[in-house]
Amino acid sequence: MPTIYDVAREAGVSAATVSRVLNGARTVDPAMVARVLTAVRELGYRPNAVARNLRRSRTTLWAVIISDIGNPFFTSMVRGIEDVAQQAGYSVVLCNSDENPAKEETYVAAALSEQMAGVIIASSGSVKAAKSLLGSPVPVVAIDRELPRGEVDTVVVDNEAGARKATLHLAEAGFERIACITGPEGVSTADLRLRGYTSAFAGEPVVVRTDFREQGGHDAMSALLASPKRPDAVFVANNLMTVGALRCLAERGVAVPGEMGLVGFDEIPWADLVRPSLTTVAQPTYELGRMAARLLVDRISTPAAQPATVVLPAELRPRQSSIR
Amino acid sequence: MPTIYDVAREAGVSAATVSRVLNGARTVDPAMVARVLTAVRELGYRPNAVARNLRRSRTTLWAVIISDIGNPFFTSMVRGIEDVAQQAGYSVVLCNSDENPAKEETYVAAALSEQMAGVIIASSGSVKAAKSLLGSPVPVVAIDRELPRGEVDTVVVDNEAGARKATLHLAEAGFERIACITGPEGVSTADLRLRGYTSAFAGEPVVVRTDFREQGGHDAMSALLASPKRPDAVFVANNLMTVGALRCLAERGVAVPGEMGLVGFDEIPWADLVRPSLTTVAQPTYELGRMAARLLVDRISTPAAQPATVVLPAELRPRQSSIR
DNA sequence: TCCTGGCGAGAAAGCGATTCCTGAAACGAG
DNA sequence: CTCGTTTCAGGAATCGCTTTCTCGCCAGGA
Repeated sequence: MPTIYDVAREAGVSAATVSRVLNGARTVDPAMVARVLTAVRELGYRPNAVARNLRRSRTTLWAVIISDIGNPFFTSMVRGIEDVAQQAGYSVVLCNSDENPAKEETYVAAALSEQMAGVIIASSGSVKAAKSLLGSPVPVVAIDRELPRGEVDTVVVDNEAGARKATLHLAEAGFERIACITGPEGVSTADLRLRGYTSAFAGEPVVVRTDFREQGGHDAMSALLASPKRPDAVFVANNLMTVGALRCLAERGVAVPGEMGLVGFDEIPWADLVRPSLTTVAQPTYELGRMAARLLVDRISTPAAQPATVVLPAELRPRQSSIR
Repeated sequence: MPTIYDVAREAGVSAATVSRVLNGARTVDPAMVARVLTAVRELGYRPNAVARNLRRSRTTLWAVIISDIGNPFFTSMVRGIEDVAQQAGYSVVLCNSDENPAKEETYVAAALSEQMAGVIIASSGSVKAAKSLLGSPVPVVAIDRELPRGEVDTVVVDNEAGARKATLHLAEAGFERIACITGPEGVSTADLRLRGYTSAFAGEPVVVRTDFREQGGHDAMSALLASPKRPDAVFVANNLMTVGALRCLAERGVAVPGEMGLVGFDEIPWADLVRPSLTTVAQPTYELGRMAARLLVDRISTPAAQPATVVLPAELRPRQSSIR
């Protein structure tokens, strides 16, 4: 690979001048600019970003650490982030922690070592990862899930209110024994959605905790069906678990909503295509991403500002699965 | 941020020794190792990967450039890649080109500038991006889609055979006017699946080209419904377009498969949950990713080897949408 | 004619790590 | 006791770039 010195030699100028040309300094003779640019083209020169980053001690890469790349919720969010980042001159690299705290820690370490310009993270709950981030000078924004013990910019939806709406909706539809399937303790979305459910449900709460994945939802529903407190409706705290629950019901031939009402948190791209169509609590995912990216841009330019928390509304989308 | 020299001073040794300790050289006095490690801990020292990469002129990051992060097909693939990468000591950063050649070029440029250890790419068809990659010394593996004019390691499924199976399946089910909705020209999967369809279909081919996205599938189906050559079945060349087509049919109240048979390429996570359930051509996505990652590992260790092409089988999963 | 100021280009100093080379100390053999 | 060899730590060069500093040159004013 040619270096800046090769270009300089080829163009008959100094490396400093090449650098100035490539970085758009306006104090360079147009004739020289032309010579440098031809040399660059002829040699196929490509600046070494690693060297540049070292010298400048900053980069133009953001790390976005999400907890499940297979979840459409996150992917839509990422689009929002990308669009803002691109406009602000940053590139986004995605890291998939797969709901695995150890993986999350690895990626956080990599992001810090690589001197990333900023990090946007949907925490899978690792306290260690959170500590590393907070103890570093790298700007951080928490998205979707609060960072454990983190005083950082945060963008979330109103999980508790959303869960309450879902639960009340089921109750109003006439369901009486409403259960809740939620995610791991320590993950803020799981805890807050559970709280929304318990605060809204007048009866005796029935709660199953599992991971936020499809298999978890399947197993949880299976347990509920076998339970002596078998519910007649379930509020499920995320989309993948809802799919799992739905699949379980389909396998057992349990009629939805006849024998079992269902409301899921998080929109599902095809919620309206399944029969019965799925009632969900939809979040403004793209907007979530945009907002997080904007907060990060601000944080980078003014690192000392007071951390902000933005709460976006979640909206109930009633469909067939919750109508008695 | 403390540097290696701060650690050296704190521990009363030289920077060289600190480096040796941190890189596991065994020619260091255990007492010094201990001193260094305490100093590292006390200062909260974290090696600067940018400096290390510059000095070593290599990194431990792979760039995986996929063309649509919202497509479950790709996300499952990425998992396969990640699992192999992690074992081989690499971290994966994901870049989403969003089927946009310009974005793809940006990411390729970034990957090359950042001296990434390797690139796995599902090309969105940008010839320029392909050229950049091929003209660089960075190891490349093409996944899912062939790289335009690229002599590189490639992992694909047998698109043509898969498309042929799908088309024959529709014909055998008794459909007579079978159309095909496929993706952009120049994207190998679109072209090969189309070829499979035309080679298998005995009647007069009806083809609509669009992008590989949901809206595209919706519009294409809409056009087919209005066409004088309105088909009685459609083979759709990817999953998102299939969803779009399905949604279009649902909106218009066209019965599937009664008035319109449907087979989609690529599995869809909930293909069995919709009514009617969707017949698809399933690909071993996770295995695709694993294989690509293995090829990349090999390529990195032996850059001069002859490029290999691995073709994995695609399998028809007959469900309700194609049964007359 | 001399001095000052402005402009533009080059020389050189780093950024923070790794790693080659050198040399001191320790050890063993003759 | 001397000399050669091995072991291990430090000095310093280096990766490729940016950016400060310096300097030569020319124009303009005294």
